[in-house]
Amino acid sequence: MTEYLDHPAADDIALPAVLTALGDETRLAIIAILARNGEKAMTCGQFLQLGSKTAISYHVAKLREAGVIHVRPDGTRRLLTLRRDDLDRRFPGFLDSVVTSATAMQMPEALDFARTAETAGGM
Amino acid sequence: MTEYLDHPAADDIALPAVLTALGDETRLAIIAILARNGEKAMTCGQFLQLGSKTAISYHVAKLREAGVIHVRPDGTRRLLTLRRDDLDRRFPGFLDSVVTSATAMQMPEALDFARTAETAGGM
DNA sequence: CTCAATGTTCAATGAATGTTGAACAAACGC
DNA sequence: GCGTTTGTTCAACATTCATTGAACATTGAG
Repeated sequence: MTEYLDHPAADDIALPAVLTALGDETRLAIIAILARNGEKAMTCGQFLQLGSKTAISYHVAKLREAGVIHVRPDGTRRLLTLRRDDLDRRFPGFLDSVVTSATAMQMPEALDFARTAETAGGM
Repeated sequence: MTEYLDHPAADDIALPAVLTALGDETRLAIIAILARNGEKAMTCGQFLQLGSKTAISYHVAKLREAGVIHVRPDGTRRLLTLRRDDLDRRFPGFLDSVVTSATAMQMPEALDFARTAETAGGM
């Protein structure tokens, strides 16, 4: 049983909720980094550069409740993944356009961090 | 001189601001109806079905400040148009995906209204 | 000028948002 | 066991948000 946390069903993902979830710099950075990381899951700890432990926990919960990411407990960690397929099916083209634009945005710190994370992660 | 109201320059349109602006049911309905209306401008009054006069004025200002729509005074009215080209250039594919998903959404009232407006408008 | 139509501005209000720090919980390593 | 790591929960707080109603401004019609 790896389903501890509440996630909306794919069909219940609502566009306004997704837009609201992504309408925050921190959360947009999170999904941009997640997308950039491919299919590999990431942990909350890898985003501490974007804010405090509490803040990241808060934003991750928002993204999860909106249906943007999936969060799976793994020991003391949480493994975060983008819900690409669900989002693509429900809002075709949306995620790609957002991720592309968000990545193209100048977020040097976030990108530096992503590079650091993938190097240091050693995964 | 038809430029009375403040609009962000195309290059200053920010993704988080746009996402936040669209992350509201009323504003999402406004742009869905605008998009459905083609290139034709619409007035605030045509959205009164979505809320009070004051509320529409508020939401229209939000959309304008975020760079999503252009507002041009015309007598006592305001003519609203989507900033399609600017948005497409800045966030390729984004507007279309949002409009498509928002239109596909079940917003029967809004669509009924749009139909009423275009029939009654007599334009 | 007078009146009606279309929107804006203002103050007030209640709700939601995002942040912080302290305390807590759960899993892992020794 | 004990301590460390990882993340959550809680209360508090300041800020922003969305709505309302009243008043106002501007344009157009007569």
